[in-house]
Amino acid sequence: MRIDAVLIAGATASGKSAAALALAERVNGALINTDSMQVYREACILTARPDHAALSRAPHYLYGHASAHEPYSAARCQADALRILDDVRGRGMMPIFVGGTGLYFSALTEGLADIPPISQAIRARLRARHSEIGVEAFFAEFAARDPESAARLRASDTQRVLRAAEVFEMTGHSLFDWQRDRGSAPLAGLRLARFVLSPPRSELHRRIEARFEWMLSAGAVEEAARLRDIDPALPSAKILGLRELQRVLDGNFTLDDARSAAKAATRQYAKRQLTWFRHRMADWSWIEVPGTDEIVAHMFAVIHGPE
RNA sequence: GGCCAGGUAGCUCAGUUGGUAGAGCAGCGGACUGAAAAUCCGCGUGUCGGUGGUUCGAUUCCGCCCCUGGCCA
Repeated sequence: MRIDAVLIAGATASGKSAAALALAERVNGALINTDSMQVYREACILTARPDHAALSRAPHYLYGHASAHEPYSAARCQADALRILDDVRGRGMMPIFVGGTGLYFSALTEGLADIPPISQAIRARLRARHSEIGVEAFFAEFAARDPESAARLRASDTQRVLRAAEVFEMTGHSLFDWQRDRGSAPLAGLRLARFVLSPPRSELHRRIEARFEWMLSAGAVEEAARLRDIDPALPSAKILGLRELQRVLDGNFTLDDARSAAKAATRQYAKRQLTWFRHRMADWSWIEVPGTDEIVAHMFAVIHGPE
Protein backbone atom coordinates (compact mmCIF):
# COMPACT_ATOMS: atom_id res chain seq x y z
CA MET A 1 0.00 0.00 0.00
CA ARG A 2 1.55 3.28 -1.11
CA ILE A 3 -1.04 5.51 0.51
CA ASP A 4 -1.23 6.71 4.12
CA ALA A 5 -4.78 8.05 4.15
CA VAL A 6 -7.84 8.35 1.93
CA LEU A 7 -10.02 11.45 1.69
CA ILE A 8 -13.51 11.24 0.26
CA ALA A 9 -15.44 14.44 -0.23
CA GLY A 10 -18.81 14.73 -1.88
CA ALA A 11 -21.98 16.73 -1.86
CA THR A 12 -24.70 15.71 0.52
CA ALA A 13 -26.46 12.55 -0.71
CA SER A 14 -23.72 11.82 -3.23
CA GLY A 15 -23.30 8.31 -1.86
CA LYS A 16 -19.99 8.88 -0.11
CA SER A 17 -20.82 7.06 3.11
CA ALA A 18 -21.74 3.88 1.31
CA ALA A 19 -18.68 4.08 -0.91
CA ALA A 20 -16.38 4.81 2.01
CA LEU A 21 -17.77 1.88 3.94
CA ALA A 22 -17.33 -0.51 1.05
CA LEU A 23 -13.80 0.74 0.56
CA ALA A 24 -13.04 0.32 4.26
CA GLU A 25 -14.05 -3.31 4.09
CA ARG A 26 -11.75 -3.82 1.18
CA VAL A 27 -8.64 -2.08 2.50
CA ASN A 28 -8.96 -2.64 6.26
CA GLY A 29 -9.99 0.95 6.72
CA ALA A 30 -11.51 3.03 9.48
CA LEU A 31 -13.91 5.87 8.71
CA ILE A 32 -13.25 9.28 10.18
CA ASN A 33 -16.06 11.78 9.91
CA THR A 34 -15.31 15.04 8.15
CA ASP A 35 -18.78 16.46 8.30
CA SER A 36 -19.77 19.32 10.55
CA MET A 37 -23.22 18.01 11.42
CA GLN A 38 -22.81 14.25 11.75
CA VAL A 39 -20.77 14.92 14.86
CA TYR A 40 -23.88 15.70 16.90
CA ARG A 41 -25.08 12.87 19.08
CA GLU A 42 -28.72 13.97 19.28
CA ALA A 43 -29.15 14.38 15.54
CA CYS A 44 -28.97 11.03 13.86
CA ILE A 45 -31.73 10.91 11.27
CA LEU A 46 -31.61 14.48 9.99
CA THR A 47 -27.87 14.29 9.46
CA ALA A 48 -28.09 10.83 7.83
CA ARG A 49 -25.49 9.48 10.16
CA PRO A 50 -24.32 5.90 9.54
CA ASP A 51 -26.66 3.44 11.23
CA HIS A 52 -25.91 0.42 13.42
CA ALA A 53 -25.49 -1.88 10.46
CA ALA A 54 -22.84 0.42 9.04
CA LEU A 55 -21.09 0.80 12.37
CA SER A 56 -20.76 -2.95 12.67
CA ARG A 57 -19.04 -3.26 9.30
CA ALA A 58 -16.08 -0.97 9.99
CA PRO A 59 -14.79 1.29 12.75
CA HIS A 60 -16.32 4.77 12.66
CA TYR A 61 -14.85 7.78 14.42
CA LEU A 62 -16.12 11.26 15.19
CA TYR A 63 -19.73 10.39 14.46
CA GLY A 64 -22.16 11.57 17.11
CA HIS A 65 -19.35 12.19 19.57
CA ALA A 66 -20.29 15.78 20.38
CA SER A 67 -23.36 17.31 21.96
CA ALA A 68 -25.74 19.32 19.84
CA HIS A 69 -26.00 21.70 22.78
CA GLU A 70 -22.49 22.98 22.32
CA PRO A 71 -20.69 24.37 19.31
CA TYR A 72 -18.40 22.13 17.31
CA SER A 73 -15.86 23.73 14.97
CA ALA A 74 -13.22 23.25 12.34
CA ALA A 75 -10.60 23.56 15.07
CA ARG A 76 -12.17 20.77 17.10
CA CYS A 77 -12.39 18.65 14.01
CA GLN A 78 -8.71 19.22 13.40
CA ALA A 79 -7.73 18.29 16.95
CA ASP A 80 -10.06 15.28 17.06
CA ALA A 81 -8.86 14.05 13.70
CA LEU A 82 -5.23 14.27 14.69
CA ARG A 83 -5.84 12.10 17.71
CA ILE A 84 -7.85 9.52 15.78
CA LEU A 85 -5.39 9.49 12.91
CA ASP A 86 -2.56 8.36 15.18
CA ASP A 87 -4.76 5.77 16.77
CA VAL A 88 -5.96 4.29 13.49
CA ARG A 89 -2.54 4.25 11.90
CA GLY A 90 -1.05 2.76 15.04
CA ARG A 91 -3.36 -0.19 14.60
CA GLY A 92 -2.30 -0.65 11.00
CA MET A 93 -5.60 0.46 9.54
CA MET A 94 -6.20 2.83 6.64
CA PRO A 95 -7.71 6.14 7.73
CA ILE A 96 -10.58 7.13 5.45
CA PHE A 97 -11.80 10.68 5.99
CA VAL A 98 -15.34 11.07 4.65
CA GLY A 99 -17.60 14.05 4.64
CA GLY A 100 -19.01 17.08 2.95
CA THR A 101 -17.54 19.99 4.86
CA GLY A 102 -14.99 21.72 2.67
CA LEU A 103 -13.60 23.83 5.49
CA TYR A 104 -12.86 20.76 7.56
CA PHE A 105 -10.96 19.12 4.73
CA SER A 106 -9.06 22.35 4.30
CA ALA A 107 -8.21 22.40 8.02
CA LEU A 108 -6.89 18.85 7.72
CA THR A 109 -4.86 19.26 4.56
CA GLU A 110 -3.82 22.92 4.69
CA GLY A 111 -4.08 23.78 8.37
CA LEU A 112 -5.73 26.68 10.15
CA ALA A 113 -4.16 29.86 11.42
CA ASP A 114 -3.07 29.32 14.99
CA ILE A 115 -5.42 31.76 16.68
CA PRO A 116 -6.11 31.49 20.42
CA PRO A 117 -9.60 30.44 21.49
CA ILE A 118 -12.05 33.28 21.98
CA SER A 119 -13.61 33.79 25.39
CA GLN A 120 -17.34 33.25 25.63
CA ALA A 121 -17.71 36.67 27.18
CA ILE A 122 -16.19 38.48 24.21
CA ARG A 123 -18.10 36.39 21.76
CA ALA A 124 -21.41 36.98 23.50
CA ARG A 125 -20.76 40.69 23.88
CA LEU A 126 -19.99 41.15 20.18
CA ARG A 127 -23.00 39.17 19.08
CA ALA A 128 -25.24 41.21 21.30
CA ARG A 129 -23.74 44.42 20.02
CA HIS A 130 -24.17 43.29 16.44
CA SER A 131 -27.84 42.56 16.80
CA GLU A 132 -28.37 45.71 18.86
CA ILE A 133 -26.87 48.31 16.52
CA GLY A 134 -27.25 46.48 13.21
CA VAL A 135 -25.06 45.31 10.41
CA GLU A 136 -23.81 48.63 9.07
CA ALA A 137 -23.12 50.34 12.39
CA PHE A 138 -21.34 47.29 13.75
CA PHE A 139 -19.19 47.10 10.68
CA ALA A 140 -18.32 50.79 10.96
CA GLU A 141 -17.23 50.31 14.56
CA PHE A 142 -15.20 47.30 13.60
CA ALA A 143 -13.61 49.01 10.62
CA ALA A 144 -12.46 51.86 12.84
CA ARG A 145 -10.56 49.38 15.00
CA ASP A 146 -9.34 46.91 12.39
CA PRO A 147 -9.32 48.56 8.97
CA GLU A 148 -7.13 45.86 7.48
CA SER A 149 -9.69 43.11 8.02
CA ALA A 150 -12.62 45.36 7.26
CA ALA A 151 -11.19 46.11 3.84
CA ARG A 152 -11.51 42.44 2.99
CA LEU A 153 -15.01 41.91 4.29
CA ARG A 154 -18.52 43.06 3.55
CA ALA A 155 -20.70 44.47 6.28
CA SER A 156 -23.44 42.03 5.34
CA ASP A 157 -21.20 38.99 5.83
CA THR A 158 -22.22 38.65 9.47
CA GLN A 159 -20.43 35.44 10.24
CA ARG A 160 -17.04 36.62 9.00
CA VAL A 161 -17.40 40.11 10.39
CA LEU A 162 -18.14 38.67 13.83
CA ARG A 163 -15.23 36.30 13.54
CA ALA A 164 -12.80 39.05 12.59
CA ALA A 165 -14.15 41.29 15.35
CA GLU A 166 -13.81 38.67 18.06
CA VAL A 167 -10.28 37.81 17.01
CA PHE A 168 -9.32 41.47 17.15
CA GLU A 169 -10.95 41.95 20.54
CA MET A 170 -9.38 38.83 21.94
CA THR A 171 -5.86 39.21 20.61
CA GLY A 172 -5.44 42.85 19.63
CA HIS A 173 -4.34 41.72 16.19
CA SER A 174 -6.13 41.65 12.88
CA LEU A 175 -7.54 38.32 11.77
CA PHE A 176 -5.72 38.70 8.49
CA ASP A 177 -2.46 39.16 10.36
CA TRP A 178 -3.03 35.84 12.00
CA GLN A 179 -3.93 34.25 8.72
CA ARG A 180 -0.60 35.09 7.15
CA ASP A 181 0.61 31.91 8.71
CA ARG A 182 -1.29 28.63 8.50
CA GLY A 183 -0.65 26.32 11.39
CA SER A 184 0.45 22.76 10.82
CA ALA A 185 -1.95 20.51 8.95
CA PRO A 186 -2.72 17.09 10.45
CA LEU A 187 -2.37 15.41 7.08
CA ALA A 188 0.77 17.27 5.98
CA GLY A 189 3.50 14.96 4.77
CA LEU A 190 1.22 11.96 4.35
CA ARG A 191 0.64 10.28 1.04
CA LEU A 192 -3.03 10.92 0.31
CA ALA A 193 -5.57 9.51 -2.11
CA ARG A 194 -8.14 12.27 -2.49
CA PHE A 195 -11.54 11.81 -4.12
CA VAL A 196 -14.53 13.96 -4.86
CA LEU A 197 -17.74 12.06 -5.55
CA SER A 198 -19.86 13.99 -7.98
CA PRO A 199 -22.84 12.23 -9.52
CA PRO A 200 -24.77 14.18 -12.18
CA ARG A 201 -26.75 17.06 -10.72
CA SER A 202 -30.11 15.58 -11.69
CA GLU A 203 -29.17 12.32 -9.98
CA LEU A 204 -28.06 14.23 -6.90
CA HIS A 205 -31.39 16.04 -6.77
CA ARG A 206 -33.23 12.75 -7.03
CA ARG A 207 -31.23 11.37 -4.13
CA ILE A 208 -31.83 14.44 -2.00
CA GLU A 209 -35.53 14.09 -2.62
CA ALA A 210 -35.58 10.39 -1.77
CA ARG A 211 -33.40 10.82 1.27
CA PHE A 212 -35.61 13.42 2.87
CA GLU A 213 -38.61 11.16 2.35
CA TRP A 214 -36.62 8.40 3.98
CA MET A 215 -35.82 10.71 6.91
CA LEU A 216 -39.49 11.42 7.43
CA SER A 217 -40.35 7.75 7.48
CA ALA A 218 -37.46 7.09 9.84
CA GLY A 219 -38.76 9.52 12.45
CA ALA A 220 -37.32 12.88 11.48
CA VAL A 221 -40.28 14.75 12.92
CA GLU A 222 -39.81 13.09 16.28
CA GLU A 223 -36.11 13.86 16.19
CA ALA A 224 -36.87 17.50 15.45
CA ALA A 225 -39.20 17.53 18.43
CA ARG A 226 -36.42 16.21 20.66
CA LEU A 227 -34.11 18.97 19.44
CA ARG A 228 -36.59 21.72 20.20
CA ASP A 229 -34.65 23.27 23.05
CA ILE A 230 -31.52 23.81 20.96
CA ASP A 231 -30.33 27.40 21.11
CA PRO A 232 -31.02 28.79 17.61
CA ALA A 233 -27.61 30.47 17.61
CA LEU A 234 -25.78 27.14 17.87
CA PRO A 235 -24.40 25.45 14.76
CA SER A 236 -26.52 22.37 15.34
CA ALA A 237 -29.64 24.50 14.99
CA LYS A 238 -28.70 24.86 11.33
CA ILE A 239 -29.11 21.18 10.51
CA LEU A 240 -31.01 21.10 7.23
CA GLY A 241 -34.64 20.23 7.69
CA LEU A 242 -34.66 20.93 11.41
CA ARG A 243 -36.10 24.43 11.23
CA GLU A 244 -38.67 23.36 8.67
CA LEU A 245 -39.93 20.44 10.75
CA GLN A 246 -40.00 22.51 13.91
CA ARG A 247 -42.23 24.97 12.11
CA VAL A 248 -44.59 22.07 11.43
CA LEU A 249 -44.56 21.19 15.12
CA ASP A 250 -45.38 24.81 15.93
CA GLY A 251 -48.29 24.66 13.52
CA ASN A 252 -46.90 27.33 11.23
CA PHE A 253 -46.14 25.07 8.31
CA THR A 254 -47.76 22.09 6.66
CA LEU A 255 -45.71 18.96 6.31
CA ASP A 256 -45.76 19.43 2.54
CA ASP A 257 -44.40 22.96 2.90
CA ALA A 258 -41.65 21.60 5.13
CA ARG A 259 -40.91 18.88 2.62
CA SER A 260 -40.32 21.21 -0.26
CA ALA A 261 -38.51 23.84 1.81
CA ALA A 262 -36.15 21.29 3.35
CA LYS A 263 -35.40 19.67 0.03
CA ALA A 264 -34.74 23.03 -1.60
CA ALA A 265 -32.43 24.05 1.24
CA THR A 266 -30.56 20.78 0.80
CA ARG A 267 -30.18 21.28 -2.95
CA GLN A 268 -28.85 24.77 -2.31
CA TYR A 269 -26.38 23.42 0.18
CA ALA A 270 -25.21 20.77 -2.26
CA LYS A 271 -24.66 23.49 -4.84
CA ARG A 272 -22.49 25.49 -2.42
CA GLN A 273 -20.50 22.38 -1.61
CA LEU A 274 -19.88 21.73 -5.28
CA THR A 275 -18.68 25.28 -5.81
CA TRP A 276 -16.10 24.73 -3.06
CA PHE A 277 -15.06 21.35 -4.40
CA ARG A 278 -14.75 22.53 -7.99
CA HIS A 279 -12.42 25.33 -7.08
CA ARG A 280 -10.64 24.15 -3.96
CA MET A 281 -10.38 20.47 -4.81
CA ALA A 282 -9.82 20.79 -8.53
CA ASP A 283 -6.75 18.55 -8.36
CA TRP A 284 -8.49 15.73 -6.47
CA SER A 285 -9.71 12.65 -8.34
CA TRP A 286 -13.24 13.33 -9.44
CA ILE A 287 -15.57 10.36 -9.67
CA GLU A 288 -18.75 11.12 -11.54
CA VAL A 289 -20.33 7.68 -11.81
CA PRO A 290 -23.14 7.14 -9.32
CA GLY A 291 -22.80 3.42 -8.51
CA THR A 292 -21.04 2.37 -5.32
CA ASP A 293 -19.31 -0.61 -6.91
CA GLU A 294 -17.82 1.48 -9.69
CA ILE A 295 -16.78 4.19 -7.26
CA VAL A 296 -15.02 1.71 -5.02
CA ALA A 297 -13.32 -0.01 -7.95
CA HIS A 298 -12.03 3.34 -9.11
CA MET A 299 -10.77 4.33 -5.67
CA PHE A 300 -9.17 0.97 -5.13
CA ALA A 301 -7.28 1.27 -8.39
CA VAL A 302 -5.98 4.71 -7.49
CA ILE A 303 -4.92 3.60 -4.03
CA HIS A 304 -2.95 0.67 -5.34
CA GLY A 305 -1.52 2.62 -8.23
CA PRO A 306 -0.30 1.46 -11.59
CA GLU A 307 3.06 -0.03 -10.48
C1' G B 1 -74.19 22.14 -25.11
C1' G B 2 -74.64 27.59 -23.01
C1' C B 3 -72.54 31.47 -19.85
C1' C B 4 -68.43 33.33 -16.93
C1' A B 5 -63.21 33.43 -15.36
C1' G B 6 -58.48 32.10 -16.77
C1' G B 7 -54.12 30.16 -20.09
C1' U B 8 -47.39 35.03 -19.55
C1' A B 9 -40.33 31.93 -16.75
C1' G B 10 -39.76 25.31 -13.71
C1' C B 11 -43.99 27.14 -9.91
C1' U B 12 -47.38 31.23 -8.07
C1' C B 13 -48.57 35.54 -10.37
C1' A B 14 -47.99 41.00 -12.12
C1' G B 15 -47.87 43.84 -16.64
C1' U B 16 -47.87 46.13 -21.47
C1' U B 17 -53.94 52.85 -22.93
C1' G B 18 -50.34 48.14 -29.34
C1' G B 19 -43.38 49.22 -29.81
C1' U B 20 -41.54 41.24 -28.37
C1' A B 21 -42.20 41.50 -20.68
C1' G B 22 -41.03 41.46 -14.66
C1' A B 23 -41.51 40.03 -9.23
C1' G B 24 -41.29 36.21 -5.40
C1' C B 25 -39.95 31.24 -4.95
C1' A B 26 -37.23 27.43 -7.55
C1' G B 27 -32.77 27.19 -10.55
C1' C B 28 -27.66 28.57 -12.20
C1' G B 29 -22.59 30.76 -11.39
C1' G B 30 -19.06 32.67 -7.68
C1' A B 31 -16.46 33.65 -2.77
C1' C B 32 -14.89 30.94 1.43
C1' U B 33 -8.67 30.12 7.14
C1' G B 34 -11.40 28.41 14.46
C1' A B 35 -19.90 28.01 15.01
C1' A B 36 -19.06 26.44 7.27
C1' A B 37 -25.59 21.88 6.58
C1' A B 38 -22.82 28.68 8.24
C1' U B 39 -22.27 33.50 5.94
C1' C B 40 -22.02 36.47 1.66
C1' C B 41 -21.92 38.17 -3.81
C1' G B 42 -23.78 37.84 -8.84
C1' C B 43 -27.32 36.01 -12.97
C1' G B 44 -34.14 36.20 -15.73
C1' U B 45 -33.46 31.34 -17.72
C1' G B 46 -39.79 33.14 -21.98
C1' U B 47 -42.63 30.77 -29.39
C1' C B 48 -46.73 35.82 -23.39
C1' G B 49 -52.02 28.47 -25.38
C1' G B 50 -52.73 27.80 -31.10
C1' U B 51 -54.23 29.92 -35.57
C1' G B 52 -56.23 33.61 -38.85
C1' G B 53 -57.36 39.00 -39.13
C1' U B 54 -56.72 44.51 -38.27
C1' U B 55 -51.97 47.31 -37.97
C1' C B 56 -45.76 50.03 -40.02
C1' G B 57 -45.77 46.79 -35.70
C1' A B 58 -49.99 42.08 -31.86
C1' U B 59 -48.21 39.00 -25.94
C1' U B 60 -51.79 43.27 -25.78
C1' C B 61 -57.43 44.59 -30.18
C1' C B 62 -61.04 41.20 -33.10
C1' G B 63 -62.63 36.09 -35.00
C1' C B 64 -62.15 30.90 -34.66
C1' C B 65 -59.97 26.65 -32.24
C1' C B 66 -57.65 24.00 -28.02
C1' C B 67 -56.98 23.47 -22.66
C1' U B 68 -58.27 24.41 -17.23
C1' G B 69 -61.74 25.90 -13.38
C1' G B 70 -66.68 27.55 -11.91
C1' C B 71 -71.92 28.20 -12.77
C1' C B 72 -76.28 26.78 -15.74
C1' A B 73 -78.36 22.85 -18.49
